[in-house]
Amino acid sequence: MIYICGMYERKLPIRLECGLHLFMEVMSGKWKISLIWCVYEGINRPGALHRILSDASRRLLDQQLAQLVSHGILVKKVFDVKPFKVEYGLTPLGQTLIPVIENTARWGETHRSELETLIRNS
Amino acid sequence: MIYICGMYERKLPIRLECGLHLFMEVMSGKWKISLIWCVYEGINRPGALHRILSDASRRLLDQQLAQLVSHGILVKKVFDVKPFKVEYGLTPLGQTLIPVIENTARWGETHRSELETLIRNS
DNA sequence: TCAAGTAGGGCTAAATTTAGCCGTATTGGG
DNA sequence: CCCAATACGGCTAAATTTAGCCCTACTTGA
Repeated sequence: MIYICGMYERKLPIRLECGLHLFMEVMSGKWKISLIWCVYEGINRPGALHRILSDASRRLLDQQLAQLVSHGILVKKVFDVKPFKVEYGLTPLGQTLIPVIENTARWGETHRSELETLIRNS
Repeated sequence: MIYICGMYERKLPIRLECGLHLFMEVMSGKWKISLIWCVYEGINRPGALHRILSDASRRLLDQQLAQLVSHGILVKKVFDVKPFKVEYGLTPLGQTLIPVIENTARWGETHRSELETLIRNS
């Protein structure tokens, strides 16, 4: 692994031909779905997110929050109070994602029993 | 890497709490979006898929086709003719995926210019 | 002064996915 | 007989993502 300023230097190209690839690029990452949904519901401080998503390592949660920020889905607001605090929020672009997520999640819920069985034995 | 009968033995648990996770589980894989779309449009024989998605290695394409089959999205039809031939098709479950893909892809296309810029410099 | 809570990065290794090679078997055509 | 096309699996290594450790710096409260 080669890091440059903490960032991984990618070797294989990213494919973004169709719009779904763009969606997948933004959403893929173990905790990103949960992070976006938590922020949408108002759980928007790093500490609170760490507590709720307690199965995730802090490290990875922080990394994925940073990716969501750099992808324009979340904004990070740093308040200059003592002790300083941080809040995340959805950007306008991030808000347009919500109905898409709802629609897509509905598909999954509709077919959950079928899908769960298939995925477990794959 | 440990293989059992050619399959990878997973060590970390899969998370499927919300319907979107189910969708992501089915769709994630470098060529799966393209494969589903090709089959939907009638390019449904392994050789033809290999020729069209020529950047992909045959090996990976075959693996991802097999995963889509085991996830219940595609069916593999083996015709008992000489020389024998194979065709893939969407299952009923796979067909329900099409409008969801269209809707999600539309989101990506709508925001393509913005997203492309953000993703490139992430 | 010490512990705890705030927020966060550096680093290494494990887990997972992808790339790419080589080998199998059948059939049809030159 | 040999080559090409059909379709597919074994295997190894590279690339990428995730896990999990330790460290910094600040502030509040005991």
